[in-house]
Amino acid sequence: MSDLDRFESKAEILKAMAHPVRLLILEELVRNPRCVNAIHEILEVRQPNISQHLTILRNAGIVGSQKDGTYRCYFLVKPGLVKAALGALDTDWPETNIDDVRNKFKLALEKRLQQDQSS
Amino acid sequence: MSDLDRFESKAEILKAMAHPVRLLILEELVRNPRCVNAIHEILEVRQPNISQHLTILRNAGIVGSQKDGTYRCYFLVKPGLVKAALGALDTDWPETNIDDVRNKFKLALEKRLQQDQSS
DNA sequence: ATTCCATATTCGAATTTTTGAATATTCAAT
DNA sequence: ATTGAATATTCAAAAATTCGAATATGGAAT
Repeated sequence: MSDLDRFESKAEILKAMAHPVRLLILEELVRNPRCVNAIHEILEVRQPNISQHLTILRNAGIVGSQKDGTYRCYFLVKPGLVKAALGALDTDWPETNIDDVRNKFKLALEKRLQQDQSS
Repeated sequence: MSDLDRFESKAEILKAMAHPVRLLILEELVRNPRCVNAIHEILEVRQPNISQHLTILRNAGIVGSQKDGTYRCYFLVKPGLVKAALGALDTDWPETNIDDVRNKFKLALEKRLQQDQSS
């Protein structure tokens, strides 16, 4: 079997990003560090809930924070990662043409049959 | 308030990818289209469960499938999207230096205070 | 000291996700 | 028509997520 473990931490990162509120927070943090209040204003979501989402992002290592008086500012730990992910989601990717893969299907199936025989 | 709706579908895509088994499936499909059995062999996960995960990926529009006899081959609908996402997760991104953002924090906070006064 | 403001935590209920077990479907071959 | 192989679906239980409500913390200002 292959190593599922290798994907555990990656899945954690994706899971942490996979929420509309958190995506909006991340999009905001791509532009600038923000304190909770600033996020609160643009988000029509209650403050405790925003803190909860920020905690999820922090636990996943996606954001960090820094205190300044009574404010706490959040920032992206790896801006490149978040930009790449948001960019990928924003891109209008070309779709696979089913006819193009039909041949690959055939090859893949034939290879499987050969392997079955030899084992 | 900003449009959370804009992120609903993006969150759905990320959520569908955010599972170790499904990430492993996707990594496999990046290389080649695969039928369920081939995935099953490399995955130490029961076949019905694999079908369930494939259904989740299909419902999210991430994979498509094509029948060939009793086999069903799965493929990536938008290979670029999956490659970009997996690539982003594999990349060793540089981390933000906290000192570099401190100044931005100050500016962001000051801007907030000005806005508060003017409103 | 007290009050206020920004933020965090806790708790609980509702919802969703995950996965095994059992079963169903579908096609091919005999 | 029956059987067998590949895949899908259904159901239920356990686990995890989500979010509101209430409350707590911590620093600033009075």
